[in-house]
Amino acid sequence: MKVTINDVAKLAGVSMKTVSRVINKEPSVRKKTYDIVMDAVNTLNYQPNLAARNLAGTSSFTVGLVYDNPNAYYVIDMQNGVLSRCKEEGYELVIHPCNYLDGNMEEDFKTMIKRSRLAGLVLTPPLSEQNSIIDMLDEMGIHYVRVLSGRPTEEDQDTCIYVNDYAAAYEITSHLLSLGHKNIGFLCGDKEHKSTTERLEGYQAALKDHSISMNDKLIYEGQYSFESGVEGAKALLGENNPKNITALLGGNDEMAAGALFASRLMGIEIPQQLSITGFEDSPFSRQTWPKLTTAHQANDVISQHAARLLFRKTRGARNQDKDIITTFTPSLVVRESSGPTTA
Amino acid sequence: MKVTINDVAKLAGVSMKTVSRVINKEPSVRKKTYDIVMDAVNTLNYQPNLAARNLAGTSSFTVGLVYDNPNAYYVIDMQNGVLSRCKEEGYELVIHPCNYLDGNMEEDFKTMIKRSRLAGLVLTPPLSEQNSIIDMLDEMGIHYVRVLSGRPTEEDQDTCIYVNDYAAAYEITSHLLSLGHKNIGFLCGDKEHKSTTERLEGYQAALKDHSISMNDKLIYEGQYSFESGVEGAKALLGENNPKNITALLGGNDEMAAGALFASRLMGIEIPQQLSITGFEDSPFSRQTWPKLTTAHQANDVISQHAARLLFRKTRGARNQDKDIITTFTPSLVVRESSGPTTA
DNA sequence: AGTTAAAATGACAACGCTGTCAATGTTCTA
DNA sequence: TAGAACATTGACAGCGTTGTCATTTTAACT
Repeated sequence: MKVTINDVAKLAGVSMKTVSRVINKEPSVRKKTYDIVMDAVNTLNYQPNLAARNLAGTSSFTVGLVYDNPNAYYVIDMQNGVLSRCKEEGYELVIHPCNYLDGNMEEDFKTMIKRSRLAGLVLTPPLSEQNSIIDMLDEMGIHYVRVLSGRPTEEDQDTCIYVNDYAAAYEITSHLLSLGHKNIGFLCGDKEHKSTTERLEGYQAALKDHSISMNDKLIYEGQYSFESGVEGAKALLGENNPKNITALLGGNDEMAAGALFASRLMGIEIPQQLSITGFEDSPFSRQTWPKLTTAHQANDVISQHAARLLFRKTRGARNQDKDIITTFTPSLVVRESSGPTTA
Repeated sequence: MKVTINDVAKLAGVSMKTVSRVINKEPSVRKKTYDIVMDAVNTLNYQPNLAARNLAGTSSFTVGLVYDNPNAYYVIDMQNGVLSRCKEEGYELVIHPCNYLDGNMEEDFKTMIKRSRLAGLVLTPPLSEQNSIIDMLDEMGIHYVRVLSGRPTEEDQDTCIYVNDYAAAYEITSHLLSLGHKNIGFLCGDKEHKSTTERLEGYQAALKDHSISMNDKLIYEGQYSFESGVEGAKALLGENNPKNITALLGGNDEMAAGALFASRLMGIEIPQQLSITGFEDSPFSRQTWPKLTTAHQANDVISQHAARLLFRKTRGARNQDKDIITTFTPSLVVRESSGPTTA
């Protein structure tokens, strides 16, 4: 019933240790031996016992995914991405939702790490942006990979995955500009999030490159929520749209959906009278009417690469995965909520 | 740095085994000994090593959560519920998203179980309704707890958690009836889901109890999606609402949101001309306008109880948790999308 | 072929805990 | 108060791997 490394060794006619070498892809195993062992592994359908591996080895086969993000779609995507890599590499995933405001995060982390000695952590925003947490992990000597909103820097290439929201916002804004829009409003999230400033800067850069003067009155700061999207649209468009806004950039899909809603309440036709765009391409953006033009962010792919990066750090020399992408730029998806100016 | 059971034993002046007994809450440890050991545990901040426990013991400290559900909100809630119990009891959670249509589910399960010998599984719908899977698990001798839509039965009291959708649908329908509605449409999900038939039956029972004759023409079968909600509303309301429908029951929030949307397109005022209700109380239902009247389903609480039930089964005599609720009835939440008939 | 360095393999002790079973304490009975 | 019955504790092996280090095999030289 239960197949152990010994059974495999016996069948293959080698020592336990050699089987161990094979399943760990250690070098210095003759090709022929490798094949014999793999045959035995397959015929017996052997699965190394994770608990034993974690107990005996110096490195662990468990990674943690840490998040403090209210967006269920995002979290699920990140989980699935990391999970798919874990499966392939024989790792186990421990998910760790947390609440940064709780305060006792340090204790929490320590407990988690003691319980199941972890190979490392994947940190997602906004936690990944928190320097106090990074410092803590450095101090504790724990491997980690951060998924961050931002543009790549020289350092941190082997510890960060960047989501270039700046470039994506630039692209969305350019899209609207090319449709003839001149007065483009921006419904941004809270400034605590790095993504907010990145997206804002991308928006501003695009305007600048098209020689359109900035106007702070066109920027509304919300909280990445549906409600704040509603409020933002109302605030910017006011009564009779005095600022003559013809397009609204949502900080994310939720805010865009809120804006869509508010517009409809105000009797504004989308996209005939107003273009609205989202960000993230969450399932949400397809359940609005009209469907949202947005920036697609491949969260599952991003998290897969985060996992690979972590594995590379963890296993050092044994794993020289070279095809890891560390910068992702969300790409424009044009749907029905944006169109040419009719003015 | 790393505290082991031996360190605790030494500090407490007892044997390793006694410490083990204490942390496992085994009986036959003198109160005084227990306290001494616990003091040592606390001063050293000892965390038992999960890998060692899983390796040495006959029972495991890892549970699996299995799901094949596209609803991210639902999945996250279930995860969090199970996770919170796991934390308290010192268990570890392995999440296992899967695709029933993939077919190789059996292999998948076996691999998971071999890798980390599991204490048991929590199964969520629709997988939990699949007899082939249940049979498979029985055959493999794996503990499990099922979360199911349905009304409690005599048997299966110690292996199932029921979500009484029947009663909830009855309540929602009664709510609409009491508002004066007579012609109530139903946008149900696909019949593959047990929840669909349960909700449908609850709806029908309420009508019957109010002596309102059934009319199959008022029932539209969709797929629990936004789009099918749109389609359903269009189909039922048609041109000029020939069936004189004044209320629409959505099979879930998404469908209700779709119906809301379709209604607006058709120029129907909600709730003045038409009441619409949802089901599940997902965040979704608060991001529509008007907000949806719906049935609140405490998924995190439900999954907590599922976890407790599983622990009870797993640990047998050691854990006699008696306060486990095995039947949950979603409760009516009245918001703005439902109102009295104005006819 | 004979030597030597390098590559491939194996023996065996850990890893930190739990299960078994034997040993000791304690309480109760007569 | 002796003895039985029961409650409490401890010694030690073993769970299935990996790390260390010794041993054997192969390849690479004179």
